[in-house]
Amino acid sequence: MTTLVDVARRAGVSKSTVSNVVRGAELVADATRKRVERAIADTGYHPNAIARSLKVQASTAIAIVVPDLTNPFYAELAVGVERAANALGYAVLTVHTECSPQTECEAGRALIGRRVDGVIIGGISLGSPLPQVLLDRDVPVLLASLGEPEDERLGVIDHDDLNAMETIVDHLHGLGHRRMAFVAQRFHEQSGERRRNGFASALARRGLAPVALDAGATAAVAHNDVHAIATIDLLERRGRRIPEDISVVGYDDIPLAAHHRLRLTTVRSDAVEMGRRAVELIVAAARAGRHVAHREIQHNPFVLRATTARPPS
Amino acid sequence: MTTLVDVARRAGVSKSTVSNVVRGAELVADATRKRVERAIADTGYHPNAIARSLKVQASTAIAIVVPDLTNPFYAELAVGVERAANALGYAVLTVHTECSPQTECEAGRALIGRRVDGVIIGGISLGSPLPQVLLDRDVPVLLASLGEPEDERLGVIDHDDLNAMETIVDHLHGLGHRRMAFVAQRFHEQSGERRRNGFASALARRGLAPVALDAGATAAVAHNDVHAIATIDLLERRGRRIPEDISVVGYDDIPLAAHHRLRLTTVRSDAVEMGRRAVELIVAAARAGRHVAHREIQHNPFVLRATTARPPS
DNA sequence: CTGAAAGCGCTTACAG
DNA sequence: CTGAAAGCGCTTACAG
Repeated sequence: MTTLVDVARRAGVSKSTVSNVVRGAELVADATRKRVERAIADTGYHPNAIARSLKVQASTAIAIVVPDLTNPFYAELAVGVERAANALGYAVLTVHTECSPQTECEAGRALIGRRVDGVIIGGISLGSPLPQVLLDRDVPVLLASLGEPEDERLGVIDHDDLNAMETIVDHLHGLGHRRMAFVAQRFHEQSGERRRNGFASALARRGLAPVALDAGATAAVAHNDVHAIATIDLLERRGRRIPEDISVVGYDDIPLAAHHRLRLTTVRSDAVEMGRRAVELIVAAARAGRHVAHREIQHNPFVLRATTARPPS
Repeated sequence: MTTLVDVARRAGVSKSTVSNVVRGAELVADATRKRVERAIADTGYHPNAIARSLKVQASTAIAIVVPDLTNPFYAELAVGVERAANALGYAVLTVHTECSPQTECEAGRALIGRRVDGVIIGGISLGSPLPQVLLDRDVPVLLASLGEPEDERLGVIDHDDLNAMETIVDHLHGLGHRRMAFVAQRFHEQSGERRRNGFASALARRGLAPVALDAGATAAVAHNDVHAIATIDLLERRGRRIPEDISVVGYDDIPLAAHHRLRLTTVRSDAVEMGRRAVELIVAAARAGRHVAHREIQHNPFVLRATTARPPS
């Protein structure tokens, strides 16, 4: 692989000069620049970003850690991150954790070792030390869609889970539901717990308490759309009709939720925008050599479709 | 950030020795090792992988490039890659191209600059120069699920598109269909064209030719499940019944295809396994300093569900 | 405008 | 068993 000295030799200049033209510094004579450019073209020189990173103490890479790449919400978050990072010249390391504390921990070590300039966390296990570990190493971290940050250094772009749950419960309660269940997937995700709590509070305000899905619930509100869709599948295979026998509501409004065969009542998350904004914030922090230390909330509009109806009388 | 010399100083040894214990070399006296380990713990030392990469001329990172992270097939491919790479200590750079030749080209430069040890391509635009560009720079590349490689240096783990299309057409033809359409998404993906051709050939063998979806087709075979599901949505919104009025078949058997509300007839791809195997092959090549230069085919079993039936009489 | 020099944080023969 | 030295490929003051 050809290096700076190869092209310097070929162009009859010093490495400093080659470096100057490669980086587009202005202080190079035109004739020299031409010679160097020809030498670069002739040799097919491609600067080694690793060497550059070592010297400038910045990797120009960020990481995104998500529990499940196959969940469209996280996939779209990753898409937003990809696009924005690409536009800024940052590479993105993706880490799919399946909410395994061990994988999270290994990822922490790997990301610190590779000196990523920042990490965007889309979801982690309950009580994960990952954010702290990173923060303490001075790597900026931003929580996207995740719950209550205890640490001031954290960046947060959050859902408004509490309002969303209030809206959902209000809708269901207005329809006449009194026995409602919260359903979540196997993972113990931070955001899952917060939604569950928001759901319980909204019920409590109406003098109700959550019931289990199998304990005669007439409505199920799911942690997210993927789980809502799985719940519909489960219920219908058992012969329950939706929404006639039981109402189901999701969270995220993934593209599929609008499908003619599903028509899922849900709440919208703009995952792509969340990813874009996350990159914006984390890169700004990284470049300034500080933490993000900023939080903002995304509103989650209610999307009424066809999986909710009055409870059976 | 503490470095090797910091811990060496603290432990009263040379950097060589610290390096030896960090890398787990055997030739270190127990007492020395203890001192060094304490110094590492005290200082919170984390080796700088960038410096290591520069020295050993290997990044221990691979890339996966996919057209669309929100397509469950690619998401699962990425999951397979993530798991296997993680187990081997490799980081994975994800590139989401949307089949844009420009994005592909930029990605090529970025990946070369970052000296990734190999790249797994899950899908690219028709006629993309990306594989060649990488190969010519001596970075091993493996095509996962992609069409006919012209270059011997390439690794390939492929679908058996031709057989799959033959099976699908056989099924539809047996049901009585004679007017069948192939439907694909906007992207000009390599694999899309191959499936289209396989479909046309299978029809030709029966003396038939493809018709357009809107030209009275009684069956639509889609490039993939995502598109099949979108086609069902489109058709049903127009008031067509599936499968009574028109049959639809997909490709991939994404998890959703089995959903009670969809029950999509399709062909199975094991994307997770494909990703795992891709990493296995590319890492072996990278470590041996050679190209993958190996191809293998995955069989795609037919999955009969409920979106196909006899054509309306 | 150009080049010599130091240094980023490691690894790796090689002496001792 | 341990350490001095060279070097991976860049960038960046600093002289000239």
